[in-house]
Amino acid sequence: MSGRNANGVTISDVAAAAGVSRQTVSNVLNAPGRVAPETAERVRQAIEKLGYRPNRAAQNLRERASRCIGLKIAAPIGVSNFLDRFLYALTSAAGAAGYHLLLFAPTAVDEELAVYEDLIRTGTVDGFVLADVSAKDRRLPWFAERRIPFVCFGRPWGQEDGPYTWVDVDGAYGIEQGVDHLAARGHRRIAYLGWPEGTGFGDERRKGWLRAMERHDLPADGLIGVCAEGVAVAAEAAGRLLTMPAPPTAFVCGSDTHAVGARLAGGLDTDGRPRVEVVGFDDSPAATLISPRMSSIRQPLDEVARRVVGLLKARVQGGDSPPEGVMLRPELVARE
Amino acid sequence: MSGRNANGVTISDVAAAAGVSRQTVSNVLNAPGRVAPETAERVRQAIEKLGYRPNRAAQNLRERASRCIGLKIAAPIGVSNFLDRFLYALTSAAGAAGYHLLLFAPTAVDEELAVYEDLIRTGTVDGFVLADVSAKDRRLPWFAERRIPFVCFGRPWGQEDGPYTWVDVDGAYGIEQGVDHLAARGHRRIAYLGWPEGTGFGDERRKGWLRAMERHDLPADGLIGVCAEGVAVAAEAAGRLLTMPAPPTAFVCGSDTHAVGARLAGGLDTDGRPRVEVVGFDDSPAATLISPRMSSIRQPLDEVARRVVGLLKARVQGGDSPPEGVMLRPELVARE
DNA sequence: GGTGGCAATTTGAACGATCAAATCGCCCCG
DNA sequence: CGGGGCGATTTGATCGTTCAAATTGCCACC
Repeated sequence: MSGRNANGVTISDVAAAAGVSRQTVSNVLNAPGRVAPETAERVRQAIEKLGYRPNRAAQNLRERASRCIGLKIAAPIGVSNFLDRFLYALTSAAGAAGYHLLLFAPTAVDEELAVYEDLIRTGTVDGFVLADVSAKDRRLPWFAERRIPFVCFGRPWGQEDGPYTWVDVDGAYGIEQGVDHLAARGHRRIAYLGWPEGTGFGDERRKGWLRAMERHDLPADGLIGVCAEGVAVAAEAAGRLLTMPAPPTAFVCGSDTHAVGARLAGGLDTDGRPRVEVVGFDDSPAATLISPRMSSIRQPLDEVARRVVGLLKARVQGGDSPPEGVMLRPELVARE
Repeated sequence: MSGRNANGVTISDVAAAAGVSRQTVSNVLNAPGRVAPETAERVRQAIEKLGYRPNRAAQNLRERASRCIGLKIAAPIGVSNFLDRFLYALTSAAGAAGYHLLLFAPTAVDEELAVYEDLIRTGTVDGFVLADVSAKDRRLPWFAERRIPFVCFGRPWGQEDGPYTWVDVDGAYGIEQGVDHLAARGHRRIAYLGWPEGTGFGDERRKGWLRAMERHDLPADGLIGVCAEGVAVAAEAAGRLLTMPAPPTAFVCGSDTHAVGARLAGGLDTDGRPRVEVVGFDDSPAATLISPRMSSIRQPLDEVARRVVGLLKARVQGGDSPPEGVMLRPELVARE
């Protein structure tokens, strides 16, 4: 009666082949301690011979879990392939933890919450990773209210010690590392080029610069440039700083895009070497390709992904683990 | 007895609330024609009131389908966020067709096929999209042998009319459009800068250039530059062409990376305008950011994704639709 | 020799949905 | 007035797995 379906072999087929009951086969796979060694061996051979693989839908139904993590992806707007790299790290980390990543793209903005709810209610996913948390993100309280498991990559700014679980990278620390590096190489006029005020991560990185400059007893006045993310505008902003009376000799930047702009604005000296030294942020392949010897601050994406998945798994399985914020340190990749 | 679970409401709860049987509720959702209007209305109200959503695992089990499409993602190496954009298009198209995209990352190279097989055998996915088909891809015959549904984005080079189903973009046509555009703007010495021989898509694009040059009766000798993908090497290769006796006045390029390199090598004239005109390939945001007024050839990613999903759906559901190759036309985005 | 205990294994039920077949109620027609 | 036909609805079985409880077999102990 069994084994008649397309994909094939069921647990009962294996049981019949090994001369045991379904449950014993299940035990061999899920609770090996309960089965006598020689029985287990016989079952394993039957499994091997028939090529049995447990049906996921049946497991999901029985266990009330999909072992899938939901991730919303939005229309790509940025320049870097940051999402690519995070996605890969997350997929790998999820796989190592026995999960899969399930992507979805909400069609209309209003639908967004409905789509999240649907995925949970239908049991399509067990929880979510939010990689695009904004300052007053309405999803966070909404999820918490419904006890929907989720973990943020990126701090919920203003509520770092609040009821949410997140993993993030200490941007201020990274920028300080950049300043230290440039100072060690003899620079005294180190400018900061990044986003205008208002983004959590941007403000933090700028503060890191200021802190490091004070620590090194270096002048900071007039050494701030801000602009939106974009090579052209960044080059323009950097150019303005460079034509001042006492121009900077080096830049630390909020993003690699800003950094490439600064690099272009600085131009080359008579030996064909870049005139200003620059430290970027993200160590993106695109920037490296354009400006191979530029230093940059690298986020530990693999570690981020592992922690995110670990925390989410705990919240999915455990029920109510307490909220937790994990801060990781980026690393300066010095190339000059 | 029912409705005791965490997520909640089952079809039986709805049935009880509406005073009908399970099956009638199921019919309201899946075969509305079979249900009397007033009954259907009553059931719909119960669904609404209880917030019922059918359990996906139960559906999957019964219907022997997961409504998930598997996609392998590899460690990102390239510079462009092409994958980002394709991923988004694919996720949207899948969603519109009632599917979800499920990502996975094989750990070891040897494991790759095993991972594919596992996902199918466990019923985790219904089929695959292959976005990285190489010339003698061993996965294709392997999948075909096992009747595993899949569709390629990118031609299986050398077997375009073979037993495989694919969707691709006509790169040669795109490059020809680029040459036409440059010729119409008065250029006569139009160089090609792209990958060295050996990649299917690269060779095709170069052939497109040659064909167009012949069509326009323009000289092609000595106007080919090849190099790996990378801004620096591309700039170098373009520079070599530009220092020849009769240098090109314009470039069509195999990729945006090559194009940015050519643009840099060309430099600016005394008015601050680019000295050579360049047409890139992919219309990537990164390139636009670096070189805002550069033209490029845009692949119709949304259309590609829709077709891929449509073909895969047919092959998953229909069983044995005949193999089919779909060729789409890219479009020149002229900016200069 | 009966019994308690324990390890190994089996049986029955459940997860939540859908398909196929059976049933119900109703009207029409001979 | 009985039966055929038909639309609407219900019942029973099933998908493949795992949990909980029941059963079996075996040994030791009193």
